Amino acid sequence: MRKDLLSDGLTMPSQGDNNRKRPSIYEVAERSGVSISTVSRVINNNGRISGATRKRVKEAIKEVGYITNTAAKSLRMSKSKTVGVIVPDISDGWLSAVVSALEGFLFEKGYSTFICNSARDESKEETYFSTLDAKYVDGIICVAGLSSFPIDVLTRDVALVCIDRRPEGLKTYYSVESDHFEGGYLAATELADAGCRHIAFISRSRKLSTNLLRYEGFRQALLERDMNCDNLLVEIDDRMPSAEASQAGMGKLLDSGCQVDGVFATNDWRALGAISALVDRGLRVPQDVRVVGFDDSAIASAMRPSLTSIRQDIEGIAREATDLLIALMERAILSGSGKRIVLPVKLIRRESSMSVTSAPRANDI
Amino acid sequence: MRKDLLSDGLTMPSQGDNNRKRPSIYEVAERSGVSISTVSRVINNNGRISGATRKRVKEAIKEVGYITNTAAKSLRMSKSKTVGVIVPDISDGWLSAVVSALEGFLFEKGYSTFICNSARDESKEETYFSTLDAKYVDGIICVAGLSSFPIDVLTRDVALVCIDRRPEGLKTYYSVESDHFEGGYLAATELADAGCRHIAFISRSRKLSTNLLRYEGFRQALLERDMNCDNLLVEIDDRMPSAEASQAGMGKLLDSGCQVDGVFATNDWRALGAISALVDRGLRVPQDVRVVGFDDSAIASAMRPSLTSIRQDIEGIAREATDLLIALMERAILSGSGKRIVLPVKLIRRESSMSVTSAPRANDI
DNA sequence: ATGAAAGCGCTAACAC
DNA sequence: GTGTTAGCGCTTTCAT
Repeated sequence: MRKDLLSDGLTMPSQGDNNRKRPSIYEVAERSGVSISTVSRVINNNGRISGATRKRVKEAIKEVGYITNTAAKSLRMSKSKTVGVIVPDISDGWLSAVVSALEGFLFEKGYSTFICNSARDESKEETYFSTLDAKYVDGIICVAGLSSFPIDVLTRDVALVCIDRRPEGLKTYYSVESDHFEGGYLAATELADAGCRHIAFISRSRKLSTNLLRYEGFRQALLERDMNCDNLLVEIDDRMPSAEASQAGMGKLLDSGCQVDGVFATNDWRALGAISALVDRGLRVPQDVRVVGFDDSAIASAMRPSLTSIRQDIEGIAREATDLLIALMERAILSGSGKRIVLPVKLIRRESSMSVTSAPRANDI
Repeated sequence: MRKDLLSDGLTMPSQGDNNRKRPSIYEVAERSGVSISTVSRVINNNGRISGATRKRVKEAIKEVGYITNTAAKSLRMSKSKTVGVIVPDISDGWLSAVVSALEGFLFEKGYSTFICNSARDESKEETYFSTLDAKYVDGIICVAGLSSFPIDVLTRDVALVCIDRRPEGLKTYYSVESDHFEGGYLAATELADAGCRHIAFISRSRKLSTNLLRYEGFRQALLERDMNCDNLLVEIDDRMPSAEASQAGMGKLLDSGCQVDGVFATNDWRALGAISALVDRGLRVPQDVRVVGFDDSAIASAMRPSLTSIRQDIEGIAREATDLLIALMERAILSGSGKRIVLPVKLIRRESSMSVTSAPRANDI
């Protein structure tokens, strides 16, 4: 039995300082003259309760300002209505858009989202996995990141869904990703069809599954046209901001004397950086060099020349991932089978890849 | 007494399915032959414990794969080593940079961060305040957002720090912000000194304290030069992406026949949008119109022409805010006094505001 | 339809 | 230096 029930049944706003204890179901129970189990039933809407008591309890809840203590609830239930999202860089435009969409959908479903920024640091990622585990999250979504996977730190079997990541070492897993191969293929086709013959490929590490797939699609399209541009691969420094690193990498390639008339960059920022390098050397886009980016982020339509880009269906990805995760968490599907969902991509054509004649406002020459 | 202690002292990896219960301090205690309080003491490093037991307990922890249950700990301690960060739009470049920095600093200090995306929705923000409260977070950082403040939903007095937000209705509060007035002043000065006489001001709602302050600084600089540009204020639609909305707003202003030779936009994306509108109408930057943005985000240096911008000290802001919050949470300072920290800003000069003669690569005319 | 009581995993006061 | 025990707020049998 609790010894600390308030004698007068009031919350007693403790004049002076305001470290009043928050009201629990005990206060609600006392105030409405029922037992705590009844209060619990009212709150969670289960069991049969007479309309009268339900009403009284609800009033009492309002009056004392009751709010459920999720720590106690999680402890009792071994679950928390919370999911963790692990992401390598929360300040990256594309990633934060995905995270934002995920959070929105999960919120709709009544889940809170723990967003964890691994800062591309494996040990930090591992710490976060462990923290999420300790916090009893019901599920985890991993967005992008390395293929190595610290699955062994998990002590329970939590629901797990990956986006743009293929965890190695797991026999089965659930994942959602865009059709990166097709994206690379579309980009190369666009450039080749516009007449480009010397197409540079700019990416961060091709060890990431997404970049590798884009590269393979790109290469496939070129092979079909008997082209080979393997001497124009630029792998940029990942410790610099995308645009800056890309500008440096592209600059180096150009200064080394390579002939380039097309560029496919694996994101829009890298495309922008490449364009800066081109412009700084007196080359014009799209007249001298055509460029295609990836993601169709806000910058693609905002910049001048506007940027042709491969659009990924962010909303779709987030929707599929949350649906999958929720099904997993609610045991609607078995967690052993594994599944990979691949979403289509789409080329959005803009100025940067247009043929000269159709480019508007071209008042040069 | 617990009845469910494992009889053999092993975690028994339950062949077949893996819904083994996670080990608690009871399992650790049994395995190392001590009591649970000793285990607790070892874990939390308090009380005097012999080296031998400490060692044995630590081994047992490893062996059974113990991980502390934070729900139980929070319940017991009424705190969670967790803070909430509420932000209007996690996919906004500047905001996500701030959030990223906050998260990094808090992680260093051993705090987990709950990132809450209010999506500029007041009721969602309120829900999040309540959720954070229920989750026993030790502190909350609010980044940007409206001046109205749902403080009444909080049932405990949690530590609270605002960034770029001035909550009305609170007698005292702690806040950190850039010197927005100075930022506006610097921008206007830069443009006016370069010879601009008709300077447009582009912002989202001037109801936000940050925008209002920037505007006032801007206006002050103009007044000192006997200039008045109140006919060139553009307040853009906040339901569209920044760049797009700004492009539309700027386009409308230009098409209405107003003469414009300078633009101050309250962020870099809006500056970019404005430039697009200018370029699309055959105006050149900086030759015909000079432009200054705000934030010095990645895009400012990456775009062409590169963008002059007012740099805010993101790291500094995040550092001050976390220091303040931690002091508040650990009662190192009283939560009644209130404090506002203002950090300096800095103008970063680039091509978009340079005088024509000094602009490189100007091969027009 | 409602109440009593056990127990989730943990910390801390109190014993020895 | 270590063990015993109460209780944080909640859900959930098991009674009635």
